[in-house]
Amino acid sequence: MLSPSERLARKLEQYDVLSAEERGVLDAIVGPEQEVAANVDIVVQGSRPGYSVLLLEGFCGRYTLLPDGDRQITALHISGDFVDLHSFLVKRLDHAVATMSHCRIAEVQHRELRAVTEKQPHLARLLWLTTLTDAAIHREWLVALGARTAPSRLAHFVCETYLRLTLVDRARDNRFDLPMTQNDLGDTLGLTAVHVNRTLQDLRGRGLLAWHGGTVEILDWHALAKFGQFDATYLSYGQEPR
Amino acid sequence: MLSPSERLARKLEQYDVLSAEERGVLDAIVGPEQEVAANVDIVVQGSRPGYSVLLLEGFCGRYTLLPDGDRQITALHISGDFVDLHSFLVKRLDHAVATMSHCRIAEVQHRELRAVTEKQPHLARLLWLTTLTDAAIHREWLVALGARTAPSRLAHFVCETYLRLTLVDRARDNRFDLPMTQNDLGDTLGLTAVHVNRTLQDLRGRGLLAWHGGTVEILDWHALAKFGQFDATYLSYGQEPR
DNA sequence: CGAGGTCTTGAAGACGATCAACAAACGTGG
DNA sequence: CCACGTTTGTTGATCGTCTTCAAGACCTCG
Repeated sequence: MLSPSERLARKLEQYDVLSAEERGVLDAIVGPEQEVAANVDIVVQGSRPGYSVLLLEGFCGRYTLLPDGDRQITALHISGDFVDLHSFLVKRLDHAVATMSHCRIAEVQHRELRAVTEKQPHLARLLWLTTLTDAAIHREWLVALGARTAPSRLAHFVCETYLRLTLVDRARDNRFDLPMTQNDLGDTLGLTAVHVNRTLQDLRGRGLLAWHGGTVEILDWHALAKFGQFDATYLSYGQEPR
Repeated sequence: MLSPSERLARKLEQYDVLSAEERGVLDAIVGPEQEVAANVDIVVQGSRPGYSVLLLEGFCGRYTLLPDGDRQITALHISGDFVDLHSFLVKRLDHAVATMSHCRIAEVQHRELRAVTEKQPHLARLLWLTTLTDAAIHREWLVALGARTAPSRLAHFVCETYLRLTLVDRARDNRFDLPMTQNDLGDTLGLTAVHVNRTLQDLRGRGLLAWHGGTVEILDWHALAKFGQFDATYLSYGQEPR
């Protein structure tokens, strides 16, 4: 099993090669592993934390709570993701992050991140890039919410999630576990739970996927990707000098 | 009138104080001013530019074009914004940026941005923060598209745009110019132009705003902000050490 | 075994889309 | 400066997607 800092190193190596020194720096700044139960807020809306949270294992959702009680999930985080790296510079958080499954996390103090920007510009650029990739995913979700139908939106979400999970060895052979209820999915896709249910039936009826007991199975990747207009360019994967 | 680098300095000073040296660096890296007509693509989808574009004056929209011809605008850019700072690290762009009015722009070479991350960590952090603010706006739009009705969504958009414009002296006294057609607004808010028209009438009928000939007038800021559930926290304005 | 969450189904209703037509505003050239 | 064509704005009627409300089945876990 990977150590906390190795998990982060693997994530950054999706984008560029790391030196031994850089790996050492990561090892020095990532805090000890912690266990967190499912459905716990690990980042609180409106707070000013002194550290950022690295997700080592499990699933988390960033969400905004509206005055009328509605919840919009704006990001899904998986193993290796910094769930609130932006709190380092943004200071006051406009949203919360909750675990959606049992999770393992580690903290990185903001003063350490600051030191990285002072002494490890290449690492800093890679960390910056992870936040840019988050933003690219946001844009893709905006396109989905603004311009795609419910079935296409769901198909796109499944493709994106599968691909992200494969890169951290949490999905393969067109299958992956996803601990989200249909209600969670609705809050993500801007639909009601009832309509998510019917949309799933639609995709099942088209022979595109199966989904039972927290396990998603993609029956026809090519068709699903086409149906969801999925193009992975926006995820920026691939090592190159950054 | 501000010089190109001064315009950028003003933008960054929304977040923290700049030193004279930092201003000098900005002055050295920002290219000469260029004029661009309205409705011109200044960033091309799928390209790998060697520089990022700083918008000095005018309005631009980031947009994604779908296979079926639909267009989703994912960001509105105004004076002082870097419209594609992320291309510095993302390399291949998943979207395009077009002018929506006559604009003045300046280029900054990626090698200069890289040098900033090597030698000017504080400046680099502020540039990073501008991309984080972009992401925060994306999240807010996600909330709007996923969880708000058309009138509330439009109200929120007007509040956000007004506030951003005031900070660069392009709006005041509850009025501002916005060169967007109802079709553009529809592509931004995930609505048809027809429905944008009716939604505008709804807001006018509520006495919240007036909108004629490219000029928006907010008749009741407090009521509009409440109606659109607008809370400016996510824009991160305010100088503090970053 | 019971309780609460989750999934599923049905029926009715609302919000926004679509289609179509016309009016108003704008820019361009004569 | 007016004529004209094109873009933008406006209105009406109809349609479809998704919501809402309600109820029942299933499932998991104490």
